[in-house]
Amino acid sequence: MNYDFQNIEKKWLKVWLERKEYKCNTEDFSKPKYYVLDMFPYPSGQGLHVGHPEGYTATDIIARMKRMQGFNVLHPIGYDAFGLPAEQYSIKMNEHPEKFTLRNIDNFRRQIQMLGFSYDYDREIRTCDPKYYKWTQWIFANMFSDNLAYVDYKPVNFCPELGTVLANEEVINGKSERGGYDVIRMPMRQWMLKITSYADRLEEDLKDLDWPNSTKEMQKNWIGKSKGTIVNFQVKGTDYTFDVFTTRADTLFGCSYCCLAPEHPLVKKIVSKNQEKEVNEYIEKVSHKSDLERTELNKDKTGVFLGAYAINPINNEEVPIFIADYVLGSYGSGAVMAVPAHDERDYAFSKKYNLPIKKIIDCDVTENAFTEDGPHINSDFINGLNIEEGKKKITEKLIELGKGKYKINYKLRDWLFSRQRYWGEPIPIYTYDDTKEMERLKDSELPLVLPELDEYKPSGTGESPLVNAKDWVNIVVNGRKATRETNTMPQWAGSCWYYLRYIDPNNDNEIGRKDLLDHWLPVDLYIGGQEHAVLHLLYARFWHKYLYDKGIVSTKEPFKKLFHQGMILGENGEKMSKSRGNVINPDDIVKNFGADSLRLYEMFMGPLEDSLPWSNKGLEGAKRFIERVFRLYTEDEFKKRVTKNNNGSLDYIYNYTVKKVTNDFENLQFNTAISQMMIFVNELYKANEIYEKYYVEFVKLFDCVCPFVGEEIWSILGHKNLITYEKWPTYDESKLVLNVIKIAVQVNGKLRDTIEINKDEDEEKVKEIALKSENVIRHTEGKTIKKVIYVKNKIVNIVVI
RNA sequence: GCCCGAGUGGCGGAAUAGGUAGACGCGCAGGACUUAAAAUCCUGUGAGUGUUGAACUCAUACCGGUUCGAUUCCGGUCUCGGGCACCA
Repeated sequence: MNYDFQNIEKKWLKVWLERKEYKCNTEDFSKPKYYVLDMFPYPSGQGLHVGHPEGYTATDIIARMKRMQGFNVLHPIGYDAFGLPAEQYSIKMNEHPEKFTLRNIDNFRRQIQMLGFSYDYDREIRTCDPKYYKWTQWIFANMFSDNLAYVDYKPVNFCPELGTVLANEEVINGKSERGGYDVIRMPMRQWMLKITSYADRLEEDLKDLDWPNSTKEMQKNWIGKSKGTIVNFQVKGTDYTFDVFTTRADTLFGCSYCCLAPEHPLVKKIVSKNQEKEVNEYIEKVSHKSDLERTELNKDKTGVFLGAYAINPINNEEVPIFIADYVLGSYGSGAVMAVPAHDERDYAFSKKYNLPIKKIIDCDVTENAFTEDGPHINSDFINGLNIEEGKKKITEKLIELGKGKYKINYKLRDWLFSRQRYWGEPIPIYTYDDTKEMERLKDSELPLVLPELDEYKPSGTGESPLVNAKDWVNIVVNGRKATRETNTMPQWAGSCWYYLRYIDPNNDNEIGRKDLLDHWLPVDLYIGGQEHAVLHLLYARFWHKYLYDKGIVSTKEPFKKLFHQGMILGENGEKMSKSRGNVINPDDIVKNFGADSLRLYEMFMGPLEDSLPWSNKGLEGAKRFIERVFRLYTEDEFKKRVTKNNNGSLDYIYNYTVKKVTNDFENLQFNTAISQMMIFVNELYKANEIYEKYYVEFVKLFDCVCPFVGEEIWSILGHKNLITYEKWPTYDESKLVLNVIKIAVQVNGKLRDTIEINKDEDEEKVKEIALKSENVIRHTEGKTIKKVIYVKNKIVNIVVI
């Protein structure tokens, strides 16, 4: 019998879908639950690429194993369906983005099913579905009520030529990606979400998560918590004061000037008549720069003296006040105390403008600032102390003087949550024309559905194309005229809470039934690309914590265990891309090799987290292994060797294989699990007798990776039931104990022989055997044996001189 | 520049509470089957020396250290990948 993968895969796919084989009954609390989730895809026009099935196969293997282990498994899939590419396509083709998107989703679904993933397809979610985004809007509306959503004016990339706002990715060197037109920075009305009020919890709760360290580290850096001191400086000869945030309060005696951000509100109030012109010119110059340009300028620090002086609260010294664009208006208090001797940036600025450099730690500052620790000098009451003690003493003194306090600062900024686009969730807010008062839609008014438009072209003003839907925008509420919000939500919105909706996807009355949410959350295993390490994963955690505060969910965190699959590179080791001509299409692979081969190959390539180059030869090897397994169950040569009695010859290898595969699957080490299955199959090929139980049980291990051929073999073995809910094989630890073991014998750390000993053999006996080895004698003859080291059941090392 | 991670055969990769480096697969070579080929099955395969089925030397990016023993631990250097961008 040949391995006819095309018919096998067609046959079982049909059976699985018709029977709804992988449907999850979420109401069944009798079994332990396991929720295994993939990051849902954006349904692009190109369809699935070979990177998608890597993560999906990994979760599918886990889902299949967990089902056999008796868990009630929730394994859903959906589509992150709002987004820019669909809108751009619509502008070009003048087709509704929904039509285009749904067509893509159909194609994705076909491809996903073709690969044999055991999703519960009845739970499919599409973020662009009004039944879904009703609840995205509902969460937003609640955040608005709870003062976590607010309006602010923030600069955006506006392209006058295209009449639209561009995302950062669409701007290349200050020009639009399409057309190469000028892009200007322009403040525009935006919705913001107050993620900063969750900064401390987002940072704090990271520590309990079973997540990759690098991802936790990235989130930590992004949140950027730092502990420091607020120091209050008075402007000389005025009542004005300003706060400075510093993490080095111990250096306060070394402060030789202060520096405000150009946009600091105090600047215009304290600038001297003489300096006014120069200062205004500088502010004007800086305000034209985008953040990026401002950063590029940084090699050379610039700034201007304000003509004003500040009084250092610790010693009443007068120091000049500057403005400089290296001080950011958006971090801390937008002002710094400059200590050139012990800060690189202040050092560079001081050198340029010839400002004094005052050491407060004995060190060499002729070339660079000194940022390390040491006993303080020139610092009055903290002389002799180190950094930590110095900070504490100074801050305490400032508190006593009423001139400072401890302060925790974060780099994290509030989340710019609106887009001037059509293809996104409408923001469920309107503004009364008369009072300009904003109001959220009532629950009963949700979903606020996107209106149909004649065309999807930009409005021309930078506002969303929705401004053109006059009937939709202009409404009357309680007899008062009002205007709907025309900004839409960013693509991140729908993905912030989708994992929760899978639990109760068709519930129109609430976001999810409480008992179901409580039972199924958190997600036990979440797999997806590392490109989402910060934004998606931070935003989702933020929303989850908000829902936790509202009592909607009962866990503090949404994703217990997280894993990132690596990238699959082209055969040349470069990133796959059309322009490089190294793209591998899963449709072709499935057609020519079968879904099982693709799955097996991608799991065997190497560690799941690594980025690995594609290899057609490797793929062929995977198919060869499947055929080798298939032959084992279909050719008489092997079938006639199967016995009801166990002669024990396969006991060790079978039990070891079950143990290793189970553990490796659990740890997402699929490459070594598959390697072990290959070793087991090689053994069966050599065996004269094959114990039937081992022969049958192995199919369950193999099935997780290659479910089509697994199901086929299961049915060939005469089973009436499908393999899905069979019992996972167990292993007998006692069969893993070997009585005779081989250990290494070294002389001076170099391997000279291997000897066979009984397990747990007496130490003296082992040494005796080792010393009798011919090759050992050759290397010890005429030398003095200094000592003999024996590590039980592992190694003997003879030290000679 | 700072933070994180990784460097092992011709290739993808195994093996780290320190204990026989190179499992498994790919590729390559040889053999069996065949009129022949493909497929399949079996065997060999880190580099080198050698009396070529003895034995030895070298080898886990590079240099040094700890140890009876280091791919594994420590210090330094280099390269690659990812992240951040003056965060006071």
